[in-house]
Amino acid sequence: MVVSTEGGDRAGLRERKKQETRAALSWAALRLAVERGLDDVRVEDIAAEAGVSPRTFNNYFSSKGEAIVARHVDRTRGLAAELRAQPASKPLWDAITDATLAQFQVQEGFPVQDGAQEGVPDMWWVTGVRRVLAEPALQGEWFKASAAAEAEIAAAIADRTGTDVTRDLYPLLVARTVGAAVTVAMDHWLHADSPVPITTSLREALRLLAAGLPVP
Amino acid sequence: MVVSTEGGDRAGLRERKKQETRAALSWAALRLAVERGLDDVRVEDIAAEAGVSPRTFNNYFSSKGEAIVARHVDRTRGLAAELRAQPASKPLWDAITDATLAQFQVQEGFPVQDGAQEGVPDMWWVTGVRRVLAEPALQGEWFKASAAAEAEIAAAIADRTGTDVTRDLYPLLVARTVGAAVTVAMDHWLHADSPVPITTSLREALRLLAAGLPVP
DNA sequence: GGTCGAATTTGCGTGATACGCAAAATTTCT
DNA sequence: AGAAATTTTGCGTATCACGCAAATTCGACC
Repeated sequence: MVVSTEGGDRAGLRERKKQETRAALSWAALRLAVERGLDDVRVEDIAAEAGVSPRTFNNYFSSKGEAIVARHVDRTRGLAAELRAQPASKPLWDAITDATLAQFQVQEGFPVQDGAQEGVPDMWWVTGVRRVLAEPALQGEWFKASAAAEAEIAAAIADRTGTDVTRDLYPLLVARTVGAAVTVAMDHWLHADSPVPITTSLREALRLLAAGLPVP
Repeated sequence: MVVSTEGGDRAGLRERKKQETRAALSWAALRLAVERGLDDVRVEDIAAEAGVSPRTFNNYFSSKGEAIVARHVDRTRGLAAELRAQPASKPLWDAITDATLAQFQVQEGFPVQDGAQEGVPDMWWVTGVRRVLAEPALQGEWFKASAAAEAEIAAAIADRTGTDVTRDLYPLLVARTVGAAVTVAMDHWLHADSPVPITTSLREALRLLAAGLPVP
């Protein structure tokens, strides 16, 4: 048995397996929903795809929607971590912008059609995700997940600015606002006719925020 | 029993009855949830309370949560209307602030304990609503409802600023941002120990937004 | 005032889901 | 290896959302 070689998996095999199962379930949920449409996917199918029992699915997620947006949650959690990793000397809004953009540099796991460029999601996938996320049933899950992640971002902002999450409006307001920028940019990206890189919209949105949203 | 909320019912009795039923269901859902806790309320109970069949409930709302937050949706819809009613000469952020605050002046229908002052919701009610809204199952509905209403606000902003909802980031970004301010202010109001009026937090949040969220 | 057409309510049936509970299986600790 | 802790699993149950078609209610027009 090999002792931890690299990044310390402090908790060992058990925790790792749990994360793997979680990821497998979330990924399977999204993939199946893109393929068949959300309500032609049964929890049973997702569980089978991930190699666990249907009952186990509900040990991880309490609904299909929750499973699908779980990946988004993790990414946004990453934003909080990235923000904390930014040098303290960098101005807040620069740090926020850089941390946010960093999250969208790596598109881990996107299926790529044979021969397509790595890192450039193909049309089939983008269209499918678009359709799935447009589902009203998922909107709630999406925003709920965002809100949860934004709480972590708020904590990071509070630390960085010396404010208090429970006493001051500032940190949560900034976090929610940044979340809004991400969602709006993603909205535009999903609905745009032309394939504008999402980072462009994102930069623009954050710039507008930091400028006080002046009337154009 | 239930007093109609609007004046000009162009379409006559039919439409009026529909609105009354909708309001009665939404109100019953909230009241029962505050009394017993969300998951000790059955759709059947809500329907009975409103005097319709259980099946009819689902003709209006597709879940308990949707019914409960419906009142919030209506109020936020009112914000869009209020914004359109603001004089065109008023600067955008002043108009937004005034329209938003106007929504919170009228606390229609809050139950008041015998002998309590009109317009001042009693502790029992506030605490109950707090508990209900804290329910994770409602968070999603809340944000989903907010997002829907914010789409209308975005349209109003687009009209006022001569921008295009589908082409420009601006209107939706502002709308979502205002929505964030409302939610954050309400968060503080719900969780605050001392009964600070919500309008204070609201003003503060909107002021911060228009100022570009400078680090305090 | 009476009658027809449209919208709404209602009852019923179906497919699906979330979750409590306790037994079985798997991992960790000593 | 053996015990303890954690996770998976199967099963049963209470809900729930929604399609469908019949019954009821409403509005308009003669």
